Amino acid sequence: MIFEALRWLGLAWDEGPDVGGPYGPYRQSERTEIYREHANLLLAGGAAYPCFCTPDELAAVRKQQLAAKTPPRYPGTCRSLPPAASGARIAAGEPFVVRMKVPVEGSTSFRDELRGAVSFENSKIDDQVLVKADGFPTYHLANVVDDHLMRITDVIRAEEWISSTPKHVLLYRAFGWSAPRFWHMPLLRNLDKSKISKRKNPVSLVYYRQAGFLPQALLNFLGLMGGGMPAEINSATEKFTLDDMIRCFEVGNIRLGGPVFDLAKLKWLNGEYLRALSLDDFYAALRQTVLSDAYLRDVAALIQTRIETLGQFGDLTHFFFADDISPSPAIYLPKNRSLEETLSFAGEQLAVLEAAEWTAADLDAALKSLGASKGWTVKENFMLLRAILTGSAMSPPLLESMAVFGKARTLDRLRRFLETEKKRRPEAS
RNA sequence: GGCGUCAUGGUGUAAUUGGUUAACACGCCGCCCUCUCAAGGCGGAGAGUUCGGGUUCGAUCCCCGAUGACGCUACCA
Repeated sequence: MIFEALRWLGLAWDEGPDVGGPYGPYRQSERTEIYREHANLLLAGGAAYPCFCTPDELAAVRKQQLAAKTPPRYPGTCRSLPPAASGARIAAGEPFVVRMKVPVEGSTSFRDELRGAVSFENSKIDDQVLVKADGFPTYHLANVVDDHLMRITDVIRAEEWISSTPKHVLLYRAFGWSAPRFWHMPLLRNLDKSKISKRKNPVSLVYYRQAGFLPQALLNFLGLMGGGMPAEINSATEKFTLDDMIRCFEVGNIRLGGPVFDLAKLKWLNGEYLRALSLDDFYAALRQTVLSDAYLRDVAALIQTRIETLGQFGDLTHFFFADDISPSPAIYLPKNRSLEETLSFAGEQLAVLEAAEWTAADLDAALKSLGASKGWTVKENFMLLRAILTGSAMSPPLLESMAVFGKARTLDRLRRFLETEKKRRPEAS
């Protein structure tokens, strides 16, 4: 799915699980043996140690530390277990994780290519788990091993990784490898400046494609947000293509402040691209997305049994083609339910749907079990969701409609509904 | 709480690596066009650059401190 989304944007890559390459396998699950060997190397060299503490024990310790207002840290219980003792426990089949043995003294520093030297005191770095009890590596081990073996020269990732980088540097050192260059990019933000999240913004590329954004518009917008384009393009015309980005991108032009993801501006930009299309191209774009044969056929299948004239098609299906529904309480509020409990229940529907497998059967099971546990009848439950999603009490079968409409857009519609109602009644949130 | 990063209108960015009435775009408001709504054209409100100290003839820009925001603080990534 992620590959498909990136391809849609017009982005390609030289190596990967799908295209192959000289440094495979590229799938983490196919590299467990490699990670295990490297973990053993660390264990043998004394840079890591087996830890037998159970998750429960650790949770208890953490709770205490938090209560005492001390930083939550691994207490070091297994750090200096004699090799013979831990060897015996492993032999006895006791489950264990592998932790890295971070030096107690000194500090670890690295150069972030965008900000310069960054330094952390070793005493502030926790003994990170490298291999989980199930034998799978954590990101920390996997990324270092993979990047070295795959000859990665530059690690470009989000700012949230800065705090973990010293651990990675320490790992490179323990292996005797030289570390790559690190570039930490600023984080995209929600309107409230927090790290961008799906609760507050549609973040999946699939959503943007289904909602009818053009890939070149989205790419342009992301380029604007990410920075790196020269000022005369970035802030003067503000419009550029992938080719322009390849040609003009300059790391020196990257701004370090975390930009707010401004959906309104994306929409404007997308409109600009849409209007610039020839009518033929515009029509083609419609037919490829919101009016594709496949989509239209799926929608048609849902209303065939309840239609009398073809002219009613639009009346019966408008919600499949609308961007915003936002029904009023008069439509969505069940009899004998308060606004507050209804909105709260809708919020739980959202949570359940987020986790659901997107098939009618799974949706059915998930929604019904939620309704049962909260004392909502199936009718109330489904009618509420129907109102939110279709803006009406009458619609084609709910679950099938949701399946056709798609997960990304359904969730977005629900989130926007909650957002709108919350704003309307701030005290009910 | 600890550690780290960042800081120009509501949002995204500019401002010849110290000298501008602090610019542009989105958004917002108004006017024009027009059967409506958009688009388009024109205009407007909105920041004195988070705050306080320096350095300097002069700081958005350099230095120090404070504050704020964000991130990390998992057998997540």
